[in-house]
Amino acid sequence: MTASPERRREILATAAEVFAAQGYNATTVRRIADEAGLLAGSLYYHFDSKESMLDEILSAFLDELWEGYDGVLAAGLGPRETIEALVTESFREIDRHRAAVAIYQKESRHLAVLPRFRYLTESQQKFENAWLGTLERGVAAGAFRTDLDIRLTYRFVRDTVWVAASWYRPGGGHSPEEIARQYLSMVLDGIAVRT
Amino acid sequence: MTASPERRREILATAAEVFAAQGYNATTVRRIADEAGLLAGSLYYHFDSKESMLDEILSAFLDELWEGYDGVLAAGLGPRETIEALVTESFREIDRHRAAVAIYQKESRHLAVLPRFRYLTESQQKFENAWLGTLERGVAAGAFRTDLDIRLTYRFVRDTVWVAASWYRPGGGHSPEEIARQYLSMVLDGIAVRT
Amino acid sequence: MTASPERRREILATAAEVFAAQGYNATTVRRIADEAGLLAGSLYYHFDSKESMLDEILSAFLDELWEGYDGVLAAGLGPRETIEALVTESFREIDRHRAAVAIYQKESRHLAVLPRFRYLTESQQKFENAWLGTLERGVAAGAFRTDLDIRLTYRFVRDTVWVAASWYRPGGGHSPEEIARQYLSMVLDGIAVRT
Amino acid sequence: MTASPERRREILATAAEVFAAQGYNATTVRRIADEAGLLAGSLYYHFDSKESMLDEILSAFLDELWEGYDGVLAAGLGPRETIEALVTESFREIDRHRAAVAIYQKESRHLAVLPRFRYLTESQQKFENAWLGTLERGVAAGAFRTDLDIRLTYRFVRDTVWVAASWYRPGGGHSPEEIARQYLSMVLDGIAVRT
DNA sequence: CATGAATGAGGGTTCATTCAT
DNA sequence: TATGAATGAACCCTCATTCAT
Repeated sequence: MTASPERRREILATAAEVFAAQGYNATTVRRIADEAGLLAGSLYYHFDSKESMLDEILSAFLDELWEGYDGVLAAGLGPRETIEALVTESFREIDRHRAAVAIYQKESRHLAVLPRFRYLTESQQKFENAWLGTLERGVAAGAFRTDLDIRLTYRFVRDTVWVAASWYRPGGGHSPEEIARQYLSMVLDGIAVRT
Repeated sequence: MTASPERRREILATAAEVFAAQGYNATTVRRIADEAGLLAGSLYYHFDSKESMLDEILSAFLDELWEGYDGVLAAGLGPRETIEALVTESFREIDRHRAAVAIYQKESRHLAVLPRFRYLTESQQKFENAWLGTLERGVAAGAFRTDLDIRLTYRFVRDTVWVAASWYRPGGGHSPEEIARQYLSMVLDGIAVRT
Repeated sequence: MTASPERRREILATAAEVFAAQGYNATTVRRIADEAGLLAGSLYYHFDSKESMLDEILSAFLDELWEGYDGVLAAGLGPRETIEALVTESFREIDRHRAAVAIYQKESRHLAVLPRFRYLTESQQKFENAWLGTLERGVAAGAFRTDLDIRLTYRFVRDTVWVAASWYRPGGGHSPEEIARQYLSMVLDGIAVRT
Repeated sequence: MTASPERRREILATAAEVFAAQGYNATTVRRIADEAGLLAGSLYYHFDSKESMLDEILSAFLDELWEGYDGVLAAGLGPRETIEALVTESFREIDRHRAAVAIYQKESRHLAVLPRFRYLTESQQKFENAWLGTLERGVAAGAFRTDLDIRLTYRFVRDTVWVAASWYRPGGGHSPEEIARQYLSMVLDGIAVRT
């Protein structure tokens, strides 16, 4: 007796979980249906295609991500505080959209060539602008080290944060904020003892 | 059967490249054949199956990786120097086996359940022992910070290094050793300016 | 069951139009429903099946056709006048049941094998008897040419009339009677100028 | 041991036969395969898709048709002789491409909207120009009657000829030329005895 | 060594139909 | 009367694999 949008969301969550676990291509629509408790054909009452499920999963995630990011970027914080806020926000998104993030990590590269998924490329560009810009501001402001290749630093921070989706399990030992705190501590100050 | 090991290697390299670019499942055996300049059916003169190509690619990579790692671990270095050597060695492997590393990143999780690929799990276990053990030694020896969750640190370092395979292009601006140096600098000392 | 014969007729007319335009097989029950302003499932309150809609459309048309034909054949006209009356009646039916006629043209052949549609074969037999008989009477009576293969003549007249359903649009430039007149003129006297 | 283009032609001929008998949409690719003596999947070694089989069938037919028509139209005949030659050529094409003609009759209307089959519309336009133009020339030259609606005449002649494909069986009682002769006689001079 | 043709399992999708509400 | 959701069979097509040549 689940109202329609409810059922949609259920199915979509199931699909996201399976996509994340097995990869999009390796996931059969029958598997999703099994897991969601209906027959494969019935999925098409709710969705146009397997691809459109993927689309909905990814764009819902990105929409929410940018809502968070835009808030941070609009807050007028200093570079270090901005980085801290972005990392924290990222871990919150990982917490809420773990499956979507994992899918994004694995599939975005080859999806980006499809017209339908062009927004992935756009999002990635915005993403790079935001992070790289903040790092550059930080270097100029004397907050971040000047002796590092800035693009390398960008990739380092970016990957470091997002790969966490591959092992993160919500409800595990650490809250997203706690993980963010530790990650930030490592990224900013290193793991070595200062001498 | 293997009349010409040269041709085999060529085909395998091609396959690795395509697997890395498109994902294993999304890669058709015909695509590999096209790229290698023969017909799909002809691949089966050289290899038993698509899976066995993958197998060969991954195990060749892991064999070489462990040759390098075992050398480092047997050298009796201190914890910090061990970490430095492992990271450097890792980037060298990324340089030499970029495609294999990318495949490993993307596919190892779901492959691990197949009997044929059990060695992936074993390798991963050895890997964890080596890195986690070194980190723990380092904490005990006062080389690494004591205020961090050690497993989190482990994942941080591990991911940080290997994801690089997703963007690294051999012959680009930086040598593996140079990248390793900068990564180590970030991981050990952080990206923030010390105050 | 048939609470509202009005709605039935509406839906049936819609179905006929769509069948005629797209072909029976290519027409989805959803398309009919869309066009009729209800949901696909709701059609089944009014009709047993897609096939039964088709059945009703075709048999309604044939019933009316035979009502007209039987009147003509019972009138005791001479062969030429009978042909003229049959052709005129045929164009009137095309005018009234354009969609049904078009469907009949396209689908009757493969439908005829189904038990449910055996009446199509029977009707076609009666049809042939009526036309061929009249032509033969006409040849014997000296009204029609004796140098033509009579079956060829039959097919010629038959097809010539009924294919018109494929381009005829009610409310166009010509009334059915006017078209019948011109067709008869061509069929009976030819399009060449007499020398 | 049939050479490749041979096998293609075989399969294509089979497909044409089945399409003509059952309609394109109602024909399953498995049926074609059965009839051709291979498995459904194997068809795709030879053809891209069911649609591309249809395409090849229709365009091969139209190519040959226009070869014949263009020869006739280039011959500089008078209007009556042109019509005679076109009709004769048409029956020859029906004889050689009976299945293709039947398919064309049944399917061209809804295919024409697909970009891939735009050539159907173009061909139909050329066709109309050729026939209608010749009829108009004939009317002007006093060869054809002036009291008939010229478009009606065009449709009459056109349909009259091509519908024959629906009942024509090669190797039957009449050669294409003989059928053409009788049809022309009826079309030009009518079936009534001259009084 | 390689080709060309085929196999057969399975994948995404469509669609007539059912039925509780 | 109509809806919304689901069913299940069938469809077109893909692809790893085989094998005679």
